[in-house]
Amino acid sequence: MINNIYDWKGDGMKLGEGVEASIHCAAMLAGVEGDATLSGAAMAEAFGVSPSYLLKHLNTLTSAGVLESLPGPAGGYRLARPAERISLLDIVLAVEGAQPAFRCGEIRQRGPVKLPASAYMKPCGINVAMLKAEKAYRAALAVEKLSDIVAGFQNDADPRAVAASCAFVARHQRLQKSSSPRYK
Amino acid sequence: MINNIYDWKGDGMKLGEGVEASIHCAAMLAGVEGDATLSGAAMAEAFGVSPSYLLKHLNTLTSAGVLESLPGPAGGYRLARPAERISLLDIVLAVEGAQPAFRCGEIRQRGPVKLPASAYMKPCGINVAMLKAEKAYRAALAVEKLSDIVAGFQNDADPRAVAASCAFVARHQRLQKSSSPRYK
DNA sequence: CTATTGCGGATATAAAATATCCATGATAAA
DNA sequence: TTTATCATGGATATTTTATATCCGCAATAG
Repeated sequence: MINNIYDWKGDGMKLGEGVEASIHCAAMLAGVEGDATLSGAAMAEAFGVSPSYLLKHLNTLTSAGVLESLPGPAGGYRLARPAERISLLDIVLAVEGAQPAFRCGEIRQRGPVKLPASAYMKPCGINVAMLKAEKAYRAALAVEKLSDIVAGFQNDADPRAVAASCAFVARHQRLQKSSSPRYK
Repeated sequence: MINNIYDWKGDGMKLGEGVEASIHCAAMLAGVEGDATLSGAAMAEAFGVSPSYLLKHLNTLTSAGVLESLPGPAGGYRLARPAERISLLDIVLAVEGAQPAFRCGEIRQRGPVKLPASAYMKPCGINVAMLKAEKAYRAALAVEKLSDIVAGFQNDADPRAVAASCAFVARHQRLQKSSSPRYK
């Protein structure tokens, strides 16, 4: 028995949980002072997620050029560039991959009727329409900067939550002795 | 060694293959005459997909009110309303589910520091931003009507492919004896 | 009555996401 | 120099999801 439209199907197009953790980590890293870092373990504790798995995503973000990493006892992660120049799209693409959600399997030419390949030079219209929609999705993510997320948090969130977050960063951030190479 | 941005990660946010088959089926059903139907087996053959699995999606589309189904030897599927009033969003939501791709796990309050629930009344800004982007995605899918897909196919696709598709529909469609209830 | 079709449930298989572990190299501090 | 801490990368296990198949049932045209 179907009660409402949400019973039609369970889930479907889903974004991995790593995206949520990654964005939260990036937002938290936007709050460290100067060239300080936060360890992956600290951030995993802050959000109650699996440390070893979060490290994978942080590693991916580093390879993608969103984060910077430093080894050693004072090591950890920090933003690779100012929060104003990091968009949610940068993070989502890094963690989830750049491939579109809709992958055209060209099933239009998988039928029993065999037509020469020349009959399918024009792209599938369904694929075009789906990619167009995804382009709109990515455009919307591209305008959302990490700095906006942080500003919104500091302005709108409960003061207790803001204070707790700042305290956590202040307690766990690791200042660098010599000013290691950092953006700008 | 990373050669290009596509090596960052394999895949991520993915749309099931059922979506592609479902849209193709709906587009094909837009081509039947009057109140005729196409059997699920015929459409599975047309696109070279698993019949039993496709039936599941067609069934879901029927429950969602996108398609209509008739049992019996002359039975099968047909559109539940004109192609002008069926959008790609209708199909995607029916097949993939209406839940958003980004599900906020509220990991902001899963940390070691326990704040009262009252500190998290305001929605998570990250969740808001992600849902906003998905809203843009759905809006773009909502304006893409099935009739546009069909028209684009007939106008732009190779004449041989159009002819083959029409021939397939003409050969497999099942006309109804008495005009069964159908949208006007 | 018979053959065909959609429907629904149960179940199996394949693939992907999630999570853990360990060896390694780099680095700061003692 | 030694030690402890941290990121890195590979290998692997676990869990979840998507995909696929099968069977009994109800409906219906001939």
